Amino acid sequence: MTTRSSAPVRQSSVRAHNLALVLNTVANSADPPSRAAVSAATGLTRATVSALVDDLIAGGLVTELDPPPRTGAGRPAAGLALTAAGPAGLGLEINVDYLAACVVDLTGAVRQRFTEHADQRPAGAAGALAALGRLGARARLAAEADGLVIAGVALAVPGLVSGDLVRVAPNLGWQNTDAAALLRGVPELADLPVAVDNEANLAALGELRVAGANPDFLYVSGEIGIGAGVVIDGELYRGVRGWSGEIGHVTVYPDGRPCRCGANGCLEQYAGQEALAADEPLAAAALGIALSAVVNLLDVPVIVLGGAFVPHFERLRDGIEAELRRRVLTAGLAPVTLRAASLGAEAAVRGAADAVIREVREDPAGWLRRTS
Amino acid sequence: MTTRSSAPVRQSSVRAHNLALVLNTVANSADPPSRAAVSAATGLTRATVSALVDDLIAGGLVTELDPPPRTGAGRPAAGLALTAAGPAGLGLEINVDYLAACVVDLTGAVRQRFTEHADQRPAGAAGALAALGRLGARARLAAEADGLVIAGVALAVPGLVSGDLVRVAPNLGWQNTDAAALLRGVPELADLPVAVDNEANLAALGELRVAGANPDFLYVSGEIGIGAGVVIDGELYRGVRGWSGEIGHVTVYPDGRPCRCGANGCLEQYAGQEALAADEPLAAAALGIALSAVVNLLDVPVIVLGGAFVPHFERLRDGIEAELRRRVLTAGLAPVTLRAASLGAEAAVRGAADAVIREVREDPAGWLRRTS
DNA sequence: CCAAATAATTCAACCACTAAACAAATCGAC
DNA sequence: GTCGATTTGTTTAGTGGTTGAATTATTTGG
Repeated sequence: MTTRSSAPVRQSSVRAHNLALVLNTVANSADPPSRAAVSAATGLTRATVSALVDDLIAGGLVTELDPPPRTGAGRPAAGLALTAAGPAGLGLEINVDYLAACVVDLTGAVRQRFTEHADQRPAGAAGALAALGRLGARARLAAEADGLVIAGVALAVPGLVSGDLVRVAPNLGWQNTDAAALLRGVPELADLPVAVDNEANLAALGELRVAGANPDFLYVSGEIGIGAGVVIDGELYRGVRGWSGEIGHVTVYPDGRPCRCGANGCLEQYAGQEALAADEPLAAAALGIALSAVVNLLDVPVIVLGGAFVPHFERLRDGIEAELRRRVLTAGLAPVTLRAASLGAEAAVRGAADAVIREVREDPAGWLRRTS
Repeated sequence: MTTRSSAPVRQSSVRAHNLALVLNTVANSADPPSRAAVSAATGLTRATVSALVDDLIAGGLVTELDPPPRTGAGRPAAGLALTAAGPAGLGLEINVDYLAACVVDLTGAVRQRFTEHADQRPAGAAGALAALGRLGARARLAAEADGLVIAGVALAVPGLVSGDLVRVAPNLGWQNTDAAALLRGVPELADLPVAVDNEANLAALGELRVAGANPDFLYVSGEIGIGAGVVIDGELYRGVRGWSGEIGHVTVYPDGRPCRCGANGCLEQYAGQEALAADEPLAAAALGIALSAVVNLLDVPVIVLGGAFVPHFERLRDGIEAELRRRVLTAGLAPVTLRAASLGAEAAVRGAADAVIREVREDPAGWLRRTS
């Protein structure tokens, strides 16, 4: 949790921070930890941890495990774990040829998943989002039957997003669409807070969740277009206006093929879905050149290729790595790791659902206020 | 101030944060504010502000102005301002053909400046840093005669830095040099904490200080090599290992001129100091292509050209802007602002000195602990 | 069955902030 | 000039949250 530097801090902020600290310690422990273990891990006293855990249990975020995990001598510890039947996130995704909905609980487990394959362009923004909202409503109903409480909705869109507004989604043909408002038009979702974000950003979060270990990487999403999400220290870097990661339009060959964006030689023309399908020989080199730029500029140690790149990964790998070795200034000091994503097409929906519960996990105090 | 999410927060952290909040409010006010004004600006009560200000005054960071600023009815307010005779930062810079030292006080004013022009390569790292240390010692002595207390040293180096270690400084011919240790070898500086950072990063901070208003920009430094510093929300983005901003080695023409880094077509070959001096016609286009990549990836709204680019700015401007319009995907939604730096060659030293006092301003509690 | 060990809770003390009352210092009106 | 209005700054009691030490709870092993 980060505290805005321009805001005053009171004791309640201390509690809010420490609640998050305890919750995340419970979440990230390999085995269900005791209060004493949480105390040792966080540096808070056992007294404080007990008080905080009481709040978290009362708020339904943490549960005491029933069969206390076996230990040595002494009073047996009560194992703590995130509640599976607590708040959950509803992730929604719209793309050119499908709709998807997904519910993830506090523990990160996928509890519901729905998909509908169909071309979304004819329906227009209003029609497509209404259909997606209905799909989301089904997912919500099924999740609530399982005892979950949907905390919010996050929507993944293949386009440039400012707040709730989709400024441009070229492949869908959308412009200045208030996606959150259209989604809330579906009565079953009207009561939920809605966040809209770029598909690649959310897919990067999805990958972060499952790949876990490495909190610094660039996720490259190959859909119809190519986008990227930058994850630094476990946080998404969104850019000043939320338009970061447009790697698809990084120039690779200055006088190369014309792109539909109006420029020449964009990466998308050499490594987009069509180029990949056509077994384009330049794809690996083009990716390598663009990715080298990213590493030179951002110093990210790991690159994850996702979406449509996954099935082509082995074919592309050597070519990309050769360019990285040649063009990344620091390649000699520390090699760049390249790997295929663990999640396939479902990365963005999962990441969206995950983004919702991330907020609960980062600010449990806010959730407790909401529910009390 | 940012609170690490993995650390517990206690009441003392609250005080530390609020001390910084008050100090920065005083620093950023146009006119010397009263305690009441600080209270209104921060949201803290007047009682709390009074207590915090007492600490800051006792620690020599803030002073009550003598002639109380005229107001209307009511008890006259005591104006608060940063102490000019308090902690100060010592900035040092080494580059291929000069050494520089600079002292900046809490208010941001330059209090001392020393420069020595000479080729630094023959002396080697130890010799050059000893000379720089002596220059710094002179600056320190002069500053202390003015009543300043040097809080620390920051060293700007044209190369890749990890912690105190200069991994590679190609133009100086350095490799794996413990610059901080060598600098502390000068007895007059041995008691000071030393930070080492990349020259472009620190120059970006220098520019941030003087240009003030815009907290999001990319600073491009044209020295012998080309580097860049990314400032987002007033903070330097250093990358995972501190190697961000190597824009000089972004590929512009994949099969272009060979670069001394081993790759082909690096920006540095088309817009480096020699290319600029030779009135290279490709410089603007090359810069435009590389900068477009930065904006597409990072979504920075402002680009500042510094160092050797400043005298050539008007000649380059149109060419760069044309490429930005063409190649930045979001150029239609929000234009990219391009401007010349306000500081010239002294940006890095000033930024270095500034980086030291930035730390004091961001963590006044730490400074108070040190001095008490 | 008791000692040792470990887990969790209780309670007094402390620290930092808030809110409200109070003291200080000026202006303007009569 | 003196007095009320006004604004600044301080004082004081109260509250929320953490600490540390003492206490209670529950097990294992001799």
